[in-house]
Amino acid sequence: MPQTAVAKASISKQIAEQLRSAIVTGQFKIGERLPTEDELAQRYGVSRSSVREALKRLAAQNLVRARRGSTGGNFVVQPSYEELAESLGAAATLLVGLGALGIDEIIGARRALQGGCLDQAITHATREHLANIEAALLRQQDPGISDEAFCRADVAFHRALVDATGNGMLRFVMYTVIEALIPVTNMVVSVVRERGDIISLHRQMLERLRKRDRDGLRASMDQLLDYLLLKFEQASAGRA
Amino acid sequence: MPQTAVAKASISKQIAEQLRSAIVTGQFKIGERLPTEDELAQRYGVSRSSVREALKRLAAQNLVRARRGSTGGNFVVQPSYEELAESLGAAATLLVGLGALGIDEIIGARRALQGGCLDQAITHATREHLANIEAALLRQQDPGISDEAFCRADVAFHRALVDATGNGMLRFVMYTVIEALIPVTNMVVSVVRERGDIISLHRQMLERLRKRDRDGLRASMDQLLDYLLLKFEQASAGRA
DNA sequence: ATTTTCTATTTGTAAGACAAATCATGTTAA
DNA sequence: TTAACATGATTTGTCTTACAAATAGAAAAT
Repeated sequence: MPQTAVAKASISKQIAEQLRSAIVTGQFKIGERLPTEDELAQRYGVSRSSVREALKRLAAQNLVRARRGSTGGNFVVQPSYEELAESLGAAATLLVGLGALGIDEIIGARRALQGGCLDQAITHATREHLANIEAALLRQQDPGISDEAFCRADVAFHRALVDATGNGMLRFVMYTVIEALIPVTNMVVSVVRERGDIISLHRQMLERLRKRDRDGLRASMDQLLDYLLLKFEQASAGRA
Repeated sequence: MPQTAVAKASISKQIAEQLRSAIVTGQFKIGERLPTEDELAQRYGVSRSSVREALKRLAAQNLVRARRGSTGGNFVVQPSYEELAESLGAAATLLVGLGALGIDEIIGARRALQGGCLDQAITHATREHLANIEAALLRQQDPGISDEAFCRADVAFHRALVDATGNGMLRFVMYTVIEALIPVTNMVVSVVRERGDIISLHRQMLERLRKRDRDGLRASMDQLLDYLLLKFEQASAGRA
């Protein structure tokens, strides 16, 4: 019983894997154009359709982007933290939607992870980092902005806070958690019509970060999370 | 100048987006079969090729999986932490390969995040969790296994440790960091021929987790990370 | 010199055909 | 009766060909 080669991945998957590894190993550099689809098809000895399906797989992972026209083609793109975190956050949101992940778990994760993160921020925050955080805070303080804009500024604030750690991996990971928390913030902001609590806590956090007040900063963040969880539960209860 | 609808996303992207939202909103439940490709093509008024490219996008995100045959089709799959973390870890590895992320940043992130994580584990670890951790440790202790198997067991150990927090989001996030650390462990294990250090630290961690020794557990993990970073730098230096 | 037009190139979309896998069903043989 | 086998229907996988749409650069016209 020859067991006929168990795993038979589809061609498009194989091609995608080969291209991916070619990109990762630097055979194709960032911004560079891949060979045309016809050429790839010829080179791998498959049809253009298969190459295209492979490229779509890579495009879905933000690894390549296509442009039409005579100077067009499929280009290797620099994956950004934002985009990556966005797709991760989408995945987390999906898990929530499917009931595989609870809001309390997301907040719990944020709570568990923030401590070390804030410590790093206190150690590494530069003047520029602080300015970015303040900018987000100022945008948030504008009473004229919409709920959506307020939430966007909220995300920007927390991202800037993580940026202050100066650690790319930390940014990558925490952006995901922040992204996953967006629905919570959205709900709280739209139901509780009081923005002042959030703003004042944010201001407090910025001040304490400036003063390098480690324990104070942690306490403020904890307070913020308590507030969010409480209001969210109230909102959920009120809806049911 | 009517500005003709700025953003013209490709059809396959639009279809992918529509299907995605249909899945997220629960129109298609998990495990369910989507309409056949022909039917989707007809329903959206596009060609089957376009539908297929859209499905490949979703497949790349582990949202659907295709099976051939008369009972086959494209099925909505339950995204697992493992798969998600794997693709995230791949993204992180990519960032490392492109020089956008340093090994020290990954280890730094691990160091910053583990504290709160271990606290959670100490609070929530059940007997079953501890058994899983021990199982991974036992596999790792077997002197007969290959380097690859050793590293797999290492990953299993750290995953089990995070599982003990009982928090899905934490698992999701930390799996990513663990995944991103695999290349480091690989290199250290293959260059430093001594597995005993890692094993004894792991054993120590399990013991301290059992004793609910918070500070001790943190210290062990810090020690392990110090060890990894040191050996990794030695190995890198030796290679250069 | 500037604007317009043309042209070549490349991805995007469509349509049709066949291969390969897979299951349900019926048929035959023991 | 039961088990093995053959057949057909269904669905995804792949290939082929053709044309549409976008785009940049060259050529032509003003």
